[in-house]
Amino acid sequence: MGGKRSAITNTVKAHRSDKGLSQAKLADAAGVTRQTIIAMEQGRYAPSLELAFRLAHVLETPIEELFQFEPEWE
Amino acid sequence: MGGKRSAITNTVKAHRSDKGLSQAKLADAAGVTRQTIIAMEQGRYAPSLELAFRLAHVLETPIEELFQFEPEWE
DNA sequence: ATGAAATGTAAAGTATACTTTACAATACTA
DNA sequence: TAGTATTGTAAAGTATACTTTACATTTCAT
Repeated sequence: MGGKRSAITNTVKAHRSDKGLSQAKLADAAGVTRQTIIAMEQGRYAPSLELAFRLAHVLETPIEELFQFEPEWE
Repeated sequence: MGGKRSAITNTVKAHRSDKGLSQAKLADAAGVTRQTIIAMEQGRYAPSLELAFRLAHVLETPIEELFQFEPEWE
C-alpha cells in the first residue's frame, strides 16, 4: 500500500505522453535523472520550484496546469 | 559578499508590502516560519513548489508572477 | 518468440529547504 | 526619546528533493 504522497499532484505523465517523450528524454531535457521523473510522476514527492519551471517549459504547459495543490492535507 | 543565490528570483517582498503584511504575518498565513520568508525574500534559496503555491494563494498572485526562473545560470 | 526500449523498485548518499532558538539592528509610534 | 514592532544575522538540527548505481519487470517492434 502506497507510502506517503505529497500535497501536490501532477499531470506530468499525461503531458509527457502527449509530447511522445520517454521518462529518460524528459529527464534529460529538464536536467534531472530518470529517477526524479519516476518518483514525481508517482507522487512520491513534489518537485522543487525550479524543476517545476523547467518541466513547464519543456512540456509547454503552465505550472498551474501541470501541478495541483491540495490544501486539505493532514 | 553575498553568498549563493538560487536560479529563481521573486517579488514576494513587493507583493507582501502591497498587502500590508509583515514577514511574521505572511509566514503565519503560509504556514512557515519567519526565517523561511526572510531567506526567500533575500534570494538565499528558492521555496518548495508547495510553499510557492501557498504564497501565491495568500498574496493573490499567480506563481509565474511571484517567481521568475533564470535559465541562464552557471 | 526474441531482443531492445521503456518503466519500475530499492537503497545509500548528497544538497538544500525549512525549523528552532537566540540575539542584534532598524523603523515606527506615543 | 523610550518602548515596541519589524527586519536581520547566525548556527545547528531535521525533512526531503535529487543523485547514483544496480537490477527487475513490462512493452513494443521485428
